[in-house]
Amino acid sequence: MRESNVRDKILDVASRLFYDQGYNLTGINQIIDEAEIARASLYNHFESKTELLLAYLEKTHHQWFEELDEFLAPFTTPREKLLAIFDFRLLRQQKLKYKGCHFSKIGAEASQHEIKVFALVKAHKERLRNTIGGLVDQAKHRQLLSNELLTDTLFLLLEGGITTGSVYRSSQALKNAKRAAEALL
Amino acid sequence: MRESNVRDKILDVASRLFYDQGYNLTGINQIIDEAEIARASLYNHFESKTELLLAYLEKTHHQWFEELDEFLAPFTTPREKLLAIFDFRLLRQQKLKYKGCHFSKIGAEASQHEIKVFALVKAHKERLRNTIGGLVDQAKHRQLLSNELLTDTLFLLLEGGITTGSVYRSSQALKNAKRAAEALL
DNA sequence: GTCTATAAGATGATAGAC
DNA sequence: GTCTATCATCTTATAGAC
Repeated sequence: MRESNVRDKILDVASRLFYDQGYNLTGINQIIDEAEIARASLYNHFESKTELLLAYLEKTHHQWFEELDEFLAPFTTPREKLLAIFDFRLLRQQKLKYKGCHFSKIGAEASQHEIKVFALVKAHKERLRNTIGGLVDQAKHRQLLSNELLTDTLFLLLEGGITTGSVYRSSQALKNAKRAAEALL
Repeated sequence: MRESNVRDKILDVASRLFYDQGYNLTGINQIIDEAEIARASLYNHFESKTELLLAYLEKTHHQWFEELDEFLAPFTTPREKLLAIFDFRLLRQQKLKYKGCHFSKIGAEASQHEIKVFALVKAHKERLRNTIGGLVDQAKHRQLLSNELLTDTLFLLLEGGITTGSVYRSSQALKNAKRAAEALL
């Protein structure tokens, strides 16, 4: 097995387990078992479990916006793109079996002392908010709300829709969030 | 120490630690240390750590709506009451130092196999949603959205505002959520 | 009902051989 | 770089004395 493949394998298995079971409920033992690698190999590629968590967040963040950009590309107007963000998350929500946002989950269970972890969570949310804000500024919307307020409203509808979806194991909330967005835009 | 006081002491300490540090990061050892009781005393009052978690959720759920009812009592119209829910959560958010919703946090870190835990989280959210729905039905709002859609929108604005507040350690999102609610009502 | 002592296993991480 | 063996510590939970 090539050197880099071991690292990838570890990160893949850890990513799946961190998301499915939660970070704190996933032990090093389970990761090395399912990745079929030796205990010390993990520590050869990652200094600690926390470093593995940071690598997971960075990789997921990168992929997340790559997929979003691809998904939004076919849409032309800012309004269409904004509504497509809801569709993007609806699709992901279903694909991920309503287990919620990778970053919010970690934010809810990580120790408050893990400053770097919270910085990555914040950066992820900030970037989505900025993406929405840029599109709102370009969009010719109904002016029911100011640009700043509309940006926050759309962002909060998405965030609320995802967390509520993970509680109800349903996409109903996020679908209604999109309908509300349509009424506001 | 009276028998019931021991139980209360355990539950008080556990509640604080579960919320501040997270459930999975709080060990039985820390609970018995800080409650200054014996190891076996805890298991005399609670069958397991999971039972202690369930007691924490039930107690918090009860207190939550008791405090909400008290807070809403002085307000007369449904519209005022709906907006007061935002103020209620803004006040709590500040008081709790932006650590987020007790129930969403547990929902994010609990094992998926803990069916009873998720049922309580869901019941808590469901009751808030119903409370909002009842007030929306009574309110004479602007009819920008249907009653059902307005109910969900207000609920999602609250949920999004709390989780976003815990990421940014700020009440700005929830304040904007309230302003959006005012525009929609 | 409360206590101390202890069980049996899991935790994250490291040492040293190959 | 990968391996096995092992470390010290922490985990939830129980047994048995008072």
